[in-house]
Amino acid sequence: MKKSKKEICEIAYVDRKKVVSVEKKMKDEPTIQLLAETFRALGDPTRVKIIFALSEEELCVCDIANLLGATKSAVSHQLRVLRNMKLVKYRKDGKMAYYSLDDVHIKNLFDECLRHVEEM
Amino acid sequence: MKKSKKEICEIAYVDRKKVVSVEKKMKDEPTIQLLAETFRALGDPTRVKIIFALSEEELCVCDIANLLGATKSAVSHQLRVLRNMKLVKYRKDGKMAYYSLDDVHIKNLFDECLRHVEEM
DNA sequence: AAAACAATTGAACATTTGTTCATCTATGCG
DNA sequence: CGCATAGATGAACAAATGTTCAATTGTTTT
Repeated sequence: MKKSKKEICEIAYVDRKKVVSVEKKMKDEPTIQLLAETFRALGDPTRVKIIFALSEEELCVCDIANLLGATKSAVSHQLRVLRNMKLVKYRKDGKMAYYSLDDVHIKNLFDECLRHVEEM
Repeated sequence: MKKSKKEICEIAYVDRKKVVSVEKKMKDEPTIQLLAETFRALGDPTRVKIIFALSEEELCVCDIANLLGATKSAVSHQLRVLRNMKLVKYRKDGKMAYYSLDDVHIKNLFDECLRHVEEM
């Protein structure tokens, strides 16, 4: 062991100051988990299509299913994932459920990702 | 079959005009796939931490591993996922590889998601 | 040249995920 | 009422995912 290198878990620090500095700023574990869960909720082609569709129109489960060529059951399952992460909201009208994006961040998030993808 | 309802795949359209309208605007399949893959790449706690860390400092694999308390192998695998989606880039300096965020969209994307999560 | 080290990679394994199928609730209509 | 429809949900199964372990590449140092 010598100089600024120090063994921990069999791995040596290369720049300990930078590591400690980032460590201090690191978000807490629950926030990290929520971020990961939110991104994961968006990380499926079916759900991406749903998000895009809802950014254009408020739609019922039935019409989303038609749009995607998927079953109502599959769509309902996916909507629950999106609902859990507060990415979409819905209003009930009789036996219908009309879904839309939960807030403006979702569209921004989606558009920013689209910009990144289009530059690839 | 009657009025505006039409049976396709055993599902009826509720508002055919809205569905057709969204259908026209829908992004093509490759774009949808890229969007989903990009979000999925961000959808893991370890990778979220890596992205956050790299938004603060340029770091080598070793220091990232220390920061996260993970093995270099695990980090290297995750970095490949992020690299594949052009979320991070790296420069080689001798036997070290220094990673950083690929472009400004990544930080924006991350911050926008953080704002959403903090409002939950 | 040999040893040490940063990083990458492939195989293997347990865990998670998305869809299908069947079932269930609740609302609307004849 | 009786039945069809919109939607939600649980179980089940195949497919994808993240980590560990072992081995490899390429660079630096002695």
